[in-house]
Amino acid sequence: MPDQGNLSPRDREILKDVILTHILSAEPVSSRSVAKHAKLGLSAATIRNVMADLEEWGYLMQPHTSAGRVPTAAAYHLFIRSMMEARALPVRERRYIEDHLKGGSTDSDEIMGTASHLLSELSSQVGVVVTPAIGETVLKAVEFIPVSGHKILCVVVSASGFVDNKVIETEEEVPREELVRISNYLTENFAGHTLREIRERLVRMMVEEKAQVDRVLARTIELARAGLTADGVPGVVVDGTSMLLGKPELSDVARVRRMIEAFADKERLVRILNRCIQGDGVRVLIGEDCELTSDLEFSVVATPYGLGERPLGTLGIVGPSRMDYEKIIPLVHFLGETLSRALAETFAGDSERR
Amino acid sequence: MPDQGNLSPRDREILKDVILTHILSAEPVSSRSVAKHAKLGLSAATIRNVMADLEEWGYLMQPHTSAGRVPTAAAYHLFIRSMMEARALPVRERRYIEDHLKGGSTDSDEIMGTASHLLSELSSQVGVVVTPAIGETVLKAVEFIPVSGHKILCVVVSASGFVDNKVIETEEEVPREELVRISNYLTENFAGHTLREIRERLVRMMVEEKAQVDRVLARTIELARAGLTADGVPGVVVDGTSMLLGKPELSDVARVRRMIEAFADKERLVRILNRCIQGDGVRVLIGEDCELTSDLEFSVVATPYGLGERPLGTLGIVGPSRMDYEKIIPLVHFLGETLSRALAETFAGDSERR
DNA sequence: CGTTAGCACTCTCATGGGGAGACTGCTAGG
DNA sequence: CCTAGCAGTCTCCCCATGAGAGTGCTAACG
Repeated sequence: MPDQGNLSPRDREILKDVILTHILSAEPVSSRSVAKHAKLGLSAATIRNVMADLEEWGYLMQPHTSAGRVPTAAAYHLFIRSMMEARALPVRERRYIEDHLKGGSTDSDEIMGTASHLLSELSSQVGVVVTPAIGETVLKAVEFIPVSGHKILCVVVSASGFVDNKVIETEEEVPREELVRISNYLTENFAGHTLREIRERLVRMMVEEKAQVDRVLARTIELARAGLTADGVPGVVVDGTSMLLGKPELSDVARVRRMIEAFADKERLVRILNRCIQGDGVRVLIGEDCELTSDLEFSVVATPYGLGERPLGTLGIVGPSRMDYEKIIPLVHFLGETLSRALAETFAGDSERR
Repeated sequence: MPDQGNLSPRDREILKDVILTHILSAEPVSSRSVAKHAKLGLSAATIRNVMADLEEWGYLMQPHTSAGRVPTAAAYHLFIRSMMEARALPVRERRYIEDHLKGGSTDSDEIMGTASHLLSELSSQVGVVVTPAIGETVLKAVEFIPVSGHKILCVVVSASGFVDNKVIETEEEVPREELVRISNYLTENFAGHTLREIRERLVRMMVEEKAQVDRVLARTIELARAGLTADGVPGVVVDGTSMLLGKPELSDVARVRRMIEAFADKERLVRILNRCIQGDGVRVLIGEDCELTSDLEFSVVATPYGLGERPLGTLGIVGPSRMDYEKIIPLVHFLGETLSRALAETFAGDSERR
């Protein structure tokens, strides 16, 4: 099994044609069809020889003896690494994305939904967005709102525009003015840090202040502990599952079922997507790499998004390995950038106004 | 076609047996199987005569000439109205529901998800919960949190525990202290009214105060308009779609697809569920009544939930018409009551604490 | 007159053979 | 090294066949 270096230009040309044809047709590709529209001027018999080699080297396989051939995961990897020509996203689609994803008056949860929908709509695959674990986000503001007697609504706003609400209970009733003071104090002192860091500082503060019995400070710490100690489970927004149902690889119910169940298991989905968080480019997991389902040949194209250096989550698409990478990779790339920009604009860029 | 009055006790007994058998088996029911386990001591031939009558009257139908018979929507209606014996929910399940749905520290969005999941899990059908349109809810508190320059996060808390966030932009920067004052003012003056009412009052206020140029009041009105004017689209939480995939009525992909697409169309789903909001009991839409999909014989069992008299939303299950109504109707009923109670407890009952 | 046994009829579904079609692998010749 | 040709193989569709299940009808029975 030689690496790509051992493939002659002709071999590569033929493999590429098989892949492109298969992506379009979803069916095994015959030597004859390659001979027809690859402009090599070779006969089907010659192509057959080459294809037999490519099979031996692990790039192609036949579903059964007398069928055409289908690309393997290795073939797709090679294709993506050094054969494909990424097609720049059409201006219409870029604008379409930017129009829908502009930061601003909408809240970040809604933006996540929109991003997922755009991914699905423009790729005809399933769109997936992993939202940040709230514990990893940077605090922008915190506010306590009394709602009834001992119950207080705690609103945590992250710098990236995410908002988390939780109801907490206190031992004794806290007057409204004190809640305002506590909110201000915490916002001023903790803004700019992640919840994780804040939690650690709180522990230290508790130890230090244990001797003193400053009532207000004790309460502040109590509320902060209850409100800012986020469990930090990242969420995941999936859109367009029905897109896959028309595809020929999902033509029997058992497979559809496994697919639906795979998408219902959010935790595993997050785990798979987050394998793409390292590095900033688009990553592609193909076939077995992406252990979404055991038998279905699925792939994931995903990229991290975030604020500047700090990655917040991942976004991407999931679909059968046979997908239009030349379009989808630029799409995912662009969406990652646009989403990052939208999040940055939500709360950051407020110096200028149109 | 006689109404139920014309059915003799024997006819009813036989119809009931056909329905119960079909619910279990999912297959057309033969006269022979009825003869066997209905304790009427009649032969299959006699049963056949009765079943032919029942078909003529619109309660049964045959998929093809030489098959057994299947209940029609009319049969299910009759069954539910006057033949079935609702089975009280087992204590284990009641407790299970109550344990998971207790109001308290969780926020209402999470409760909705839990309710939907419980419905699905305990019925083996799809669980659906329609969340209140925020515009219809009663205001508990409103708070404006500055997040950056001209951008302000507006948090609206409803009396039933729902929280809505939106980012609004203002013409000029508003100092933090003023935001606090405005929040207090609005909460004190508007709490207890629905957002719809508040919106109307705001319009009146604007007209009245147009002459005066009280800067603070103008700002208050501006913020209230931007923050409290909710678009008011009810949400819908669906859980357990994959439950249906094992059922025999969804044995081909085309149907699965139509089903998945039907569940993806949230707006239609809300419309169908909300047809059950009138009256306070459990309502059942069967077959054509529930125009979820054109060809699939689906039913909806749903009930409104809410705070006291005021209905907030609906909750229920969706599945093939052939479902275990004797269990599912009590289940939906109990879940509606438990959810209402949980919402009431979230913010209301704070006088006692365990 | 209601009930039942018996029987012919109908329709579905699983099974298996046959043949067309599509590709491949191999071999011999250019 | 390439190609034409051909035999071999595998899938898929079609059709006939037959078993099985269930009905409708009729005639007989209490």
